[in-house]
Amino acid sequence: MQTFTEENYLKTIFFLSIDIEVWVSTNALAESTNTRAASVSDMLKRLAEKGLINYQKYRGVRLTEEGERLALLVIRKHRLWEVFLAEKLQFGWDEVHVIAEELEHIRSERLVEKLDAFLGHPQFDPHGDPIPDADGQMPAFRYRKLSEINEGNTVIVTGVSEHSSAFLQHLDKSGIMLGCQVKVQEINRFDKSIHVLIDNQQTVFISHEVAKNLLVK
Amino acid sequence: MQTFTEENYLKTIFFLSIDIEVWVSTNALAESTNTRAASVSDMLKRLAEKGLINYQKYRGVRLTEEGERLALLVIRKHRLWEVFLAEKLQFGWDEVHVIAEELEHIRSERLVEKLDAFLGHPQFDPHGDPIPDADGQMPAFRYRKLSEINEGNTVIVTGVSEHSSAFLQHLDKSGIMLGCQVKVQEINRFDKSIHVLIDNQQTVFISHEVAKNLLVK
DNA sequence: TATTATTTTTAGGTTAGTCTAAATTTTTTA
DNA sequence: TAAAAAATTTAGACTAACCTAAAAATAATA
Ligand SMILES: [Mn+2]
Ligand SMILES: [Mn+2]
Ligand SMILES: [Mn+2]
Ligand SMILES: [Mn+2]
Repeated sequence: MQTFTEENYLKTIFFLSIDIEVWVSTNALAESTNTRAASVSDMLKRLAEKGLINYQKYRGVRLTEEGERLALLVIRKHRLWEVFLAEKLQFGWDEVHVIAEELEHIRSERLVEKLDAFLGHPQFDPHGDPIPDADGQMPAFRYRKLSEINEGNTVIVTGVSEHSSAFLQHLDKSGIMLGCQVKVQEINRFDKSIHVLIDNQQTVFISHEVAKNLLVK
Repeated sequence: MQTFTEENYLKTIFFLSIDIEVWVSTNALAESTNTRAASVSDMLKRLAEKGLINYQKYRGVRLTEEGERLALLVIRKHRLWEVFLAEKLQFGWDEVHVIAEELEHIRSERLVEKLDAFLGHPQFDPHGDPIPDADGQMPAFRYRKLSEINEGNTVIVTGVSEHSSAFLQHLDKSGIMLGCQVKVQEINRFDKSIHVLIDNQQTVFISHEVAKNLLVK
């Protein structure tokens, strides 16, 4: 049985080891969990003790099978609750993450499965992220970033890699949402900002910074 | 901002001061929260410090206005989540309490209000308990216990004063649920057990212990 | 009312999770 | 490859929430 804090560490380690394929460093964890490196070292000892991570001093850390299973379960709960909040309670996609950060720790296997069924076994959360199944299986999609698309090409927005409400609200204002069609009309050679045509309707200006966080197919 | 534990203490004090109109004792709290009296003394100092209770050493404790407001908000959340679990996710009324004990601590005003709207502003939870409104107002119903009903009378089951799954499953087996009609056919003079006719269909035997925990009108 | 019993509080200790400051190890660079 | 820089761990402290054992206050009883 893990504490909320332990679950959050596992989740953070999981996401960090996707980005950087190697061992996760103490400093990276400190950064992501908003704590100090000393506190992380402390916690890593505890998680290793429980068999949830492989921890080598001064080297870094990786999840064990059990640790990864638990991380994926928390991610499953997080994303299912986000779907519930967005679809059933009409929350905006910019609001759901903060609340799901709390709901993801509710402990009840039956609750997760019943929630999943109630929502119609959704495959993706409101940000386009895939929802792991009850066994922790999750499709490893290869997304491309909008910033990698060449002039003249048309793609579909399938997700975002940044979940802050500031970013999502900015997308709302620009009229960009999941599933919309985006045609790259012109790329500025100087700052890599782009003009895109959305759903064949309005043309919008998008900075490189934003384009990097838009996932498309 | 209160911790989960503090919220649980407030809720417990609230319920104990309904039962016994006077000051709530340290021992009563220790009993209800499954802790030792020494730990309760500790916590009471902290809650008093925060202005959530009036605490007089060796006397006992009462909620302040703010403390009562917070207690009622937690109770509101608890009961709304119980309705969600029972009505939307098809949990049995014997299963919802344990899960709601966790969900009641999720902090988001907007979530409570949206959940309330999604459920259609329910007035009662699956056990027949009234749900406080957003301002903490809650109808103070006077229920009678089935054990106080005289032979020959017919009443409607409106609630239960015991929420253990053992008790609720026992009621399920006896075919007793909220809203059903119960006629007291015969009261045993020796052990006060009774024979009741349910919805004019089957006759069931009910012990005094069970009858005391059935609320009727 | 004096003594005993009960209730409650205080004293001192533990664990999880955090912190700062100092020590140690690893990495980088000259 | 030796010195400097960066990353990491250890040492020592703090808070919330609990514990046991002992002391103090209140209540009950002879
Ligand atoms: Mn999220
Ligand atoms: Mn998401
Ligand atoms: Mn309940
Ligand atoms: Mn209830």
